[in-house]
Amino acid sequence: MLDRKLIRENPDFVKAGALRKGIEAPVDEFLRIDSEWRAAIHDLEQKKAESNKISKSIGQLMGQGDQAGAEAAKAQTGELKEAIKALEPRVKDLEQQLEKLELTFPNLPHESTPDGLTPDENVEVRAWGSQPTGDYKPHYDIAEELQMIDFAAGAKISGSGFVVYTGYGAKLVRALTNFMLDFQVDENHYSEVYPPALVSSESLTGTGNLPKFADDLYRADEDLWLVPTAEVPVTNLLRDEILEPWQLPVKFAAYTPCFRKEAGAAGRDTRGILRMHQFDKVELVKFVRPEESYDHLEELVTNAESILQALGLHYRVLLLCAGDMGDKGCKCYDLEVWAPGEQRYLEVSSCTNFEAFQARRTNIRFRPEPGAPPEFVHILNGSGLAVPRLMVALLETYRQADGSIAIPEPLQRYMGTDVIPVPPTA
RNA sequence: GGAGAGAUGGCAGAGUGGUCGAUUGCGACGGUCUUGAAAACCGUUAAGGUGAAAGCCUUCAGGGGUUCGAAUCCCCUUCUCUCCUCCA
Repeated sequence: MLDRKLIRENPDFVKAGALRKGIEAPVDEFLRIDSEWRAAIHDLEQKKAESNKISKSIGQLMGQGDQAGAEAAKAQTGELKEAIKALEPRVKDLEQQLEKLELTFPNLPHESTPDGLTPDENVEVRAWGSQPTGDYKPHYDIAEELQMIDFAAGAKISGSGFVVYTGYGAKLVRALTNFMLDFQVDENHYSEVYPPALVSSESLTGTGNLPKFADDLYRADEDLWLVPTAEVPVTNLLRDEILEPWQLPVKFAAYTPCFRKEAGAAGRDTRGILRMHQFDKVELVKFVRPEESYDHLEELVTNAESILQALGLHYRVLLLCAGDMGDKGCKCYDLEVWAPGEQRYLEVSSCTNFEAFQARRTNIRFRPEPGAPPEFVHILNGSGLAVPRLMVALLETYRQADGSIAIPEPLQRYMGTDVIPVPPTA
């Protein structure tokens, strides 16, 4: 959601910003309804003020024992009441139209976000490590060979897009999750939370997933949906709160399973575990002062990167162009880890500054100074990181000549071993 | 799932039809005092909308109703707590 005043005062700026994302924002329609609404509510409020005044005087007259005067005043209110009753539905209707329209506006890209509409126009800002060379196996072959993933079982139980992790595979999921959570909590000072995996429509509207992107979500019940990311429950954790200045920045790290229909991606990345309907992820969410939010974005990216560095995996950082970053963001970095078996980079994290877009929808504010009127915080989030693709890179990178997997040092205590051995063939 | 109780400002907690947007306490902020701090005392302190401003409007969980007038009365919904039932 954008600031209404911004749309009123700088309609062309808003149009231009949306256009950078390839979206035509309904600015003119908004302005038309908005001015109608303002006229209507002004009218209504004047009538209410008058009516309130008379009601108050009735109370006073009765207090003075002037029954006749009170009755006379009562008679006066009839007409006003009718007028108010007639105006109210119109105001309400306009208000609802306005709110509905408002939710469809995309967030505007930051000035440092590069132009462009396609992934080709994203900008690589840095890379870490180097691409390993040699012969590499794709992860699905490795996982099968080491009996870490049962693809057929996933399909049998739930259909395509689901797998069963087995043995060291299951343990690796758990190890990566725990490692990442501990790391972000201990090294980067995030507070750990474990939120619900089912959320209400209101929560999803707050983060911007609804109403626009309902097709990506699994719906469990009339008003209960499976989370596509921990971002949704964690952002809503502070809904309707006013934070005191010393509380900022608030930093949360959370693990949840994530559920996505991937409706628009049918047929893509079907092999292996690159794109699944259920996967695990650790998410980082920050609530910060507006003037600091872009520094916090850089820090967030660094926090996410630190996991890949600790695991010794080659990756690159992309700054997404306006058209590729989606509706909600102002500026977004993607982390892409190198998967030697795939011979390509895989997105394992998306770190985004939403500025006040989500804060407006969720009504999360702070006081700049004690006693000062509240302002919206800026909200940022980033994966830290997505488990399956990280596992892909790990397996493909650390497969040794004998087929076993060398476990990077920081992960060893979580795995209870420094190597995943090749099981004896039956 | 059944029975009962409740939902009020950052928090605690009064208020059961007429200057109640709301007594009071805590917290926070400002001041007096103090070398400084604490204590004590005095004062300030909800949010949103609209308007150039003065002001006006809305909000006591949410929605509807009664009334000239609702935090207060009635109906519905949601949530919380207690007891019962059930369950990992």
